[in-house]
Amino acid sequence: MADELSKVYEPKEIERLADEIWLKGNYFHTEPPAKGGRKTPAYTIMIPPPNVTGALHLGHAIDNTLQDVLIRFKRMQGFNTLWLPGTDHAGIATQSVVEKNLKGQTGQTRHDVGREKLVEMIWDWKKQYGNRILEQLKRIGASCDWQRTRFTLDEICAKAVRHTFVNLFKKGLIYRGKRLVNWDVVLQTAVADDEVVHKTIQGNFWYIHYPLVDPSQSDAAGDSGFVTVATTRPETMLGDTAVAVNPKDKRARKLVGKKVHLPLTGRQIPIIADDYVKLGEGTGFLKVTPAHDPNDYEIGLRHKLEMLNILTPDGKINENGGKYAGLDRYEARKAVVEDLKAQGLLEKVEPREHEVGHSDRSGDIIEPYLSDQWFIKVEPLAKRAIKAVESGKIKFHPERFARTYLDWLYGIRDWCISRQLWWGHRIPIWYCQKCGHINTGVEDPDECEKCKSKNLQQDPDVLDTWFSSALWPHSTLGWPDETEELKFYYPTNTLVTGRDIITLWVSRMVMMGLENMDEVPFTDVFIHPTILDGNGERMSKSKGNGIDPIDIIETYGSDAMRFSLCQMTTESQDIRLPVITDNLGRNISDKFDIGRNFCNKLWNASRFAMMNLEGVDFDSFDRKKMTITDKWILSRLAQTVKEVTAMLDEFKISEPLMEIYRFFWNDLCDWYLEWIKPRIKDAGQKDVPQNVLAFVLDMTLRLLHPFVPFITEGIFQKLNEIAPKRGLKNIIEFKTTDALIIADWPMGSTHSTSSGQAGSPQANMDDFIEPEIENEIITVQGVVRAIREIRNKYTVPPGKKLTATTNAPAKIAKILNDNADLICDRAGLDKFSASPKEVKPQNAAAAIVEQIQVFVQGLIDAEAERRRLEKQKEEKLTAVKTNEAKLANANFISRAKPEVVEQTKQRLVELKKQLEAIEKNLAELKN
RNA sequence: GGGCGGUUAGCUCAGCUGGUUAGAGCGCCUGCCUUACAAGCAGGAGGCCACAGGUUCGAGUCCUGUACCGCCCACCA
Repeated sequence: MADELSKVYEPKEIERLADEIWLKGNYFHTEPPAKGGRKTPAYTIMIPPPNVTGALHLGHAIDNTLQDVLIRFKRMQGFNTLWLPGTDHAGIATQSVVEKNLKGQTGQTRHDVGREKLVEMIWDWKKQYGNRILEQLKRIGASCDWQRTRFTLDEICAKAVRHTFVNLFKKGLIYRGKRLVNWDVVLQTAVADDEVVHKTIQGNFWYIHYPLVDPSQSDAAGDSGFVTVATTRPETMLGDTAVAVNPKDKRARKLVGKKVHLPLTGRQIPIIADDYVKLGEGTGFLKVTPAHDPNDYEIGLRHKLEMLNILTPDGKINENGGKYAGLDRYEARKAVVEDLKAQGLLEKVEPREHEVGHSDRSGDIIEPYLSDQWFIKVEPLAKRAIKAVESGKIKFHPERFARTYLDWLYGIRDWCISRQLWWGHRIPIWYCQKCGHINTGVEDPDECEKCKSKNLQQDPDVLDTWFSSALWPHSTLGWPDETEELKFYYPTNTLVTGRDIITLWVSRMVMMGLENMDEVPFTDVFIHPTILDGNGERMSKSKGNGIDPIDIIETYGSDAMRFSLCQMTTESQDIRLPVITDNLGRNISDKFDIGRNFCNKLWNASRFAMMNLEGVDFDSFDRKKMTITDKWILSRLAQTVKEVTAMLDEFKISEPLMEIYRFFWNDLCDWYLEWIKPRIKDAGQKDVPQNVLAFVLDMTLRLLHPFVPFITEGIFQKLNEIAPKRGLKNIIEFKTTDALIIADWPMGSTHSTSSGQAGSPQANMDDFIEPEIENEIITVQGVVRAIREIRNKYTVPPGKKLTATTNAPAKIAKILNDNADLICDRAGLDKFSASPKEVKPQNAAAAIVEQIQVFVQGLIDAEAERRRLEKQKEEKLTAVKTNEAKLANANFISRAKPEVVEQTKQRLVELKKQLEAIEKNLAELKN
């Protein structure tokens, strides 16, 4: 790198440089103390493992940026920080992608290639694309311990899965049963309730007649000789095994116990009474299809009805469907309707909107389907998970999301964990082909534990992906082995994720963590907002409104993206990001301008510093030579450090960042840097401002590093070259580090054991805080602004020096006189003075700043002046009226807090004085 | 059907325990290429804080209701 920072901020160059430094120092890697790691407390985050074949999207970008902010913050605070990265095999998602691919390329299905071959193909796919997302994460600056990267199908995780399964099975918490499950006929597997999305679709309501077997007793049915049922899925009638009616229905008494002919099948089915059937709903008669409807299933159980399955796994009618066998379910629907019509049994068809479950993965309509599945009896696990949150052991941020978690756990139902897929953790169950015994074990058994037969067959199913995800916080650290890592890093500290997987994942990790480790997996759950497009819609590829974070990094830089994302991370639940298309056809958003502009400003302010820190001498610093501006900027810095640290500890992201932004831009750049320009160029005066500048910049870089790591690291490196020794002699001394990433946080750590170590700023920054000085500078700035406004209104050329006088109470006049040079410098004056006796000179423009009247001489444009004063008068008048009204209210005087009343009185006196002054000036104008 | 958010400047959002004249960034207007920065500097305009009630001396802030927008959960034929 050249000696001087390049004139233009180039994100790519600095990203490369910082990466190189971090890689060389291996700063992301960490070890537990027993293995030679740092003997400081642990701070651990487990990455929510992204889908192995996925690509980075903005959701990942924000999620991982926030994790990185926390990790870098804690690392600088001296914690032994582990951020463990990894990916999820995402069973159903990955397999369906590969299957789709196969179909597209060769037209084959998985059954054509067979299990072994398909799994091999998926592994190939995984090898090809598996680490893509991790590589992309590196570009956003994720400081993960890449040496500890895990994959949910790694042996270390697989071992944990087998142990968990076996333990739960032996405890009786895992069972197998024939149940009605959500069946995806495309992927031919069961899916969990939460993998089903309900969509409203336009369908029909078909009214069908079921003739009574004994028409002579049909008076209750209106002498019609039949009952009418209504359904949205007419083909399911092939599986009907009863017709139900509410026992309170008038028709029930006569009909219950009778039978009807089930059309098209030749079967006769009973009419039964069941409370589930609602009075006045539909026709009052409900066709009961226990094998293909969850409610009917319950009714079937209650009445011990036959469960007649009429579907094949791929969604065709099976042999139970008689002549319809072999037809696809929707072809069958048509045929059934046609046949019913032909037989005069179709009463009518009504269009009807209704909710239909669709597979989250294949998008196809889910069929309730009766099959053998494995389940976890979750209630006992859920109880502990509920307690963990209710007792405060685990905290949600923001708190309201605990509601989502608890509501779900309170209403939890058994979890179907088996999937009829080939990609995933195989269920560790072996059926003895000889005696039928069910064997389980963490290793493949050689023989049946009961009859010793060697003829065992493993269950063909795999486990739901969330089963292994649920173990993530402890399986990745080596459980069930008692590794040093597990001992030291578990329980982890913070889980950072979006609210969409609170139930799917967060709750299950808590249940499994408590079950296996007897300890919660993390203590804090940080839920961040979801990013939506400008219309408030979720971003997705199919809608074309998605933004690729890599495009943003290319366009604005990684730091700029991170800055903007952090800036948007407030406690709200959504972030709207209006999408625009650039001239390269990429989706971007000008919301990222703020980050880019900020980085550019930081870059240039640093350039200014570098240009003026040449030869800075730490030992030359003399605190007695500090001016008010030096003290002021240190006070502002200290205040910022304090607030930022506190807010980060509360999982606030936007607020602290904007606090630093204001400090850096508005205080440091707008005022301090300008004020020291003359001093810093003067050999006799430069020592103090140079040291203060180097110190303040250093601290600012530390504060900013978690948010914008690349640029701050790059500048820090340069600062190390030009000002190797930084601090304020005899006040604050510290050793600089080779890299900012491991530099100490300005306030040290909130954790006692890590404060006071070598290299720490050792700063009780609070000592710098001086409110009187801050007020003094605010007064000075106010006067400067008033004069600038006059200059603007009168379009005074920038170079032209003016003269100003002020009338102010003695105390304030003294402050102003003491700082006359600062005011002259920033307001473009050659002369400035203040006094309580000062009166407005002839031909002067006037302004009011609180208790101060400012007169700028030699300017007179009566009309312009009148307009300015009139506007000021208006403002004051409104304020006076408001305050007068308050004080005129007897209740205000008697009930408001005395100090508020006093404040209001004072305020009114001030305002009236100001108003008087303005009116006086106005009167003078008229003369 | 149940639960949870949101509604503040043209746009995207802050506004924590109620108390001076409601803030920021972008956009807009005026003037500046002032040797750190035009991705910038200085100044400015712009708001019955969704609506209706209520509590209070005082409400953007607390309570109730209404309207729209969004999310999550839910087995209704």
